[in-house]
Amino acid sequence: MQCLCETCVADLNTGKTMTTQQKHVTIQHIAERAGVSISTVSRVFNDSAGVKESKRQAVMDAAAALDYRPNLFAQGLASGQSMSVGVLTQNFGSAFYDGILRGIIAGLDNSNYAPLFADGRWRLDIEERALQTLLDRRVDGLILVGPQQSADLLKQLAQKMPIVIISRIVEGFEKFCLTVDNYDAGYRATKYLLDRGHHQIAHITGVLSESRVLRDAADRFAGYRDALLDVGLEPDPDLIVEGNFRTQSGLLAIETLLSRGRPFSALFVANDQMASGVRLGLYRRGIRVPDDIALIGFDDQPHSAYMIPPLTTIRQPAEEMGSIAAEAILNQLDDKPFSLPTMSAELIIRESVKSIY
Amino acid sequence: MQCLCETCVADLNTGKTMTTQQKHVTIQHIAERAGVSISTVSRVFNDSAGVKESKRQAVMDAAAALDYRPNLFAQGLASGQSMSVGVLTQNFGSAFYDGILRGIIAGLDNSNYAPLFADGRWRLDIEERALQTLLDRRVDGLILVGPQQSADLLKQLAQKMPIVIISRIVEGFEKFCLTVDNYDAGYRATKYLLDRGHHQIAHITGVLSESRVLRDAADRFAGYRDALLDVGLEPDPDLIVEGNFRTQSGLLAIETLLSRGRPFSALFVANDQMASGVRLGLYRRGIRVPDDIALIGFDDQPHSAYMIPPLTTIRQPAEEMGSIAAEAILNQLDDKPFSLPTMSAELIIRESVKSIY
DNA sequence: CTGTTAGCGCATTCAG
DNA sequence: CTGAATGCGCTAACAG
Repeated sequence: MQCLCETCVADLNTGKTMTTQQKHVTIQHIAERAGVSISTVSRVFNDSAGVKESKRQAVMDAAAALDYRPNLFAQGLASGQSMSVGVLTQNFGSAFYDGILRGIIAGLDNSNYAPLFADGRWRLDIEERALQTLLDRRVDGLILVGPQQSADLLKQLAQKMPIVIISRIVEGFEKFCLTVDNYDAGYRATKYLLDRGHHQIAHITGVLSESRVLRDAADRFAGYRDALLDVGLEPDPDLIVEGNFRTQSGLLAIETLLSRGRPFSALFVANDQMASGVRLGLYRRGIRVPDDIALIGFDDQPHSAYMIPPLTTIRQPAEEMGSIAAEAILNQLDDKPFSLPTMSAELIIRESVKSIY
Repeated sequence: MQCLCETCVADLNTGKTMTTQQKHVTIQHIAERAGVSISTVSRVFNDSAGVKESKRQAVMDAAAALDYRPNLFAQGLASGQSMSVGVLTQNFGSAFYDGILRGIIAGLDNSNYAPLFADGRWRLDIEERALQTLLDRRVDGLILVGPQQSADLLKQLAQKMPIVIISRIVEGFEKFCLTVDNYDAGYRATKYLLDRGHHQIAHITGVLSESRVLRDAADRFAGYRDALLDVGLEPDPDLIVEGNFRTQSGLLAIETLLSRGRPFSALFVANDQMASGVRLGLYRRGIRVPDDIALIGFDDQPHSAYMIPPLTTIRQPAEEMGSIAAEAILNQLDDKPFSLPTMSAELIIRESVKSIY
């Protein structure tokens, strides 16, 4: 456990290990122990050049014996790389983000890059700072999930390093965007209800405001609209309410909807959180699901499978997106070609949608 | 936007800005621009010594003009500090962890330290690697949430840097552990049911296995047991089932419980996830909540308020714990005293528990 | 193949 | 108060 080579002993005498609170093994130490120069040590670790097998082995042994850990600061300073890719999300706690993170971890697993996570908590100021800490750490690549930053800034970033933007489309920048086809998903959800014989289908949307950079809500809404139009049905404004993706707003929205008095037999809600609120609202009113109203959500939140009755919903392939994003970053770092597909969401049919026949 | 001082021009001529893909402003540059030496620049940023106000101002101006960002690698290499605290969790996606992270972000907000997140995904091997990436980045402090590492390793870490362990008690190391009083919470949940007139109270526990380092499940169970004993009731083995904290296991557990045929009017479930499963199982059997069986969960997961009926549950003060942990780390870094309380959980009473009177 | 050397950007002595 | 000089640990030419 105690190395007695010249360098180490010198360290001991200078009391260096005392001051620096930590005896950190450096290539200096293992060079000494292996009887080679530090460059050779560096070489075997980066195999940046041929090294005689015997020396190579000696270095490896010494490194193992001393439990060497490279100093990333030194490496980064000297090489300009950090061997890490930054991941910025909006809310660690959501199932969608969590799945993406899982995918990224897996995707980076066999590379030399480590993920560095930061979270914006849906607040622009926090997101800004989080992004800054990532950049300050000189991440070599960036995976941004639903970033709220301006398109300009994003393009600027992309010029400096590999980047992947998830869940948002930046115009003229589609090459770097990985998204789910929300339009298609909305269309299919609605089509499904139509096929089951429903004609009066209400919709609770997500946040639609023009200024919003994320178009998920608008796309789902458009899909709903077009599905109706395609079978000759005119979307009824009275059957449409804008929510804000949060549970509470689902509860409010269903109240609004019911108070308008316009009858409907099915309801497509833009996400499961709001669907939870809706479900509670319907329950309070004594309206049965799916007997009185068919309900379909979006996101396949873990608990949606356990709602009563189980909610029919749409699953975004989060984990897969994470690993695709990671792979794309690695390819960019490697100057290899890459492409980001538009993912398609999957309709998860559970018992809560019942035919009105 | 373009600095024309000697240093910068030299950089331009050497083509340095071209090779290094990025024109990074260094103290060199701002020293030149402000007409001082780099040491002076360094001094004003660290106010490690008095600097004449005029020069100080000049430096600040130059820094602002050039949009200077210190190179953390260089700083870290030279100072031995990273100005960051590592945060290791088991699952970003859970509400409890998410709350803690929120608290940590807030707690670190006004310090010079930035959080660095890593996640173990409940897998020891991943946790190990995550911890390693944190250490490799030379974090100055460590907040570990429900770590599975050996007590030895944790103590070893604590010797090298400030540390806070959340949700786990390491023997002889309580000073660094921040926990919720699960025993008390379990006791009170059960007591509440007793007070409402229930005498046959079943319990679905979390993971109890001896080897488990986390004692949350066992503590909640003990609280349940003692609450019964204290009113002269003998815990009935037939009314106790071990689950694994996951939704699915709640569904299985309630099936097991019902199949035993032993009657009960109330049920305390060790977490909300399992309670969701239970709720579904009861629904399928046509058993009403709370009319037939009173239900109480644990964790106050977001959707528990929207279950049908809303689940009575217990809230752990996650966010508060996060900021307390952050504060404790900062104090340790500052060599100031600190203490980590045992937090007490809060019983959130909703409609799912009804008196039998 | 291998050792020597020069920085990477900054903090920190050490002399003024 | 302030500038010059040294070194943190490592990579990347540069000469053998």
